[in-house]
Amino acid sequence: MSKPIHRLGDLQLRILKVLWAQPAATVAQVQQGVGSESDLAYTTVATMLRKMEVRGLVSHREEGRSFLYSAVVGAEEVGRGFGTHLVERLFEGSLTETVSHLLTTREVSRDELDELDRLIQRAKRRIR
Amino acid sequence: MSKPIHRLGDLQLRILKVLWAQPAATVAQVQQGVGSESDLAYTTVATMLRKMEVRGLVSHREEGRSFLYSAVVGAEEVGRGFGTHLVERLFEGSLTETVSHLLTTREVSRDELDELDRLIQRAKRRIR
DNA sequence: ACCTGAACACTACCACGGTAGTAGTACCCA
DNA sequence: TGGGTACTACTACCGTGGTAGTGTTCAGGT
Repeated sequence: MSKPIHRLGDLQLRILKVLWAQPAATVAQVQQGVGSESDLAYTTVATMLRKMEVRGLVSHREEGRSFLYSAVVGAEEVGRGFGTHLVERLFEGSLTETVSHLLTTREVSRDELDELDRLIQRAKRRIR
Repeated sequence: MSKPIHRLGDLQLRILKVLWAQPAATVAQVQQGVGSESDLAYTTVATMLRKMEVRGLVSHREEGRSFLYSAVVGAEEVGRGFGTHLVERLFEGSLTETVSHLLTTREVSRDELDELDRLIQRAKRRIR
């Protein structure tokens, strides 16, 4: 169990999401996947990937002249890091307070509420 | 409505929490409140407070020879920033996915589930 | 009147996220 | 074989969080 991943940059998160969606991707592919909203230079993405590899977030393997990058950390770990950080730091570990906060500061549709309801019931059943 | 507060440092968060707990606090008091886990130099806290004031997170007023710092941003705003960031970036805006994640990666007690249940029901009633 | 201690001010330094330019390299195509 | 092209490597720069030392000021006690 490595130390929790807390504090990931925005770009890093976006990159990881691209890599989670496919087993491996070239720099160009990552750039594509990431650059929908903001166009980034090819070298920017490449540099970020290299930095992330040093940090152990991704890894690469050579494929011809290109590098194929893959995510090393899973969405689980990153999510856990982020989520725990949110819950712990901001709401003193109170899950309900956190969710309450999420509920009240966002637009919530009835469908989402129904889905949440189902979620809770399922969790309840699982616990006993 | 100022721009959302996204990305606050750990220390900054801890400082804010101290300031939210009381209307105003001197540097020494903040240092006390913050330093339970890790002892920080007085000057470190003071510097951080000054930086945070520049950024508009806190403000100070003079009281004798001491500064009394107060939080400018509320827990609401910070929470919104953080929460939105979590939901948007990591879970593509899916609230249910986020909550699901929080549920599955943490120990959840029966009481918490009941409380969450109540929360959802209340929100449902509010919406229709 | 002097010394001490508390308080802020200024400065410095490191790490890292983010961004990108430039340089080197190797492949492929005409 | 020469030239464009695609790719990585290296370097640089800025902002900011985090940490703290040094400098300065000023009030209070003796």
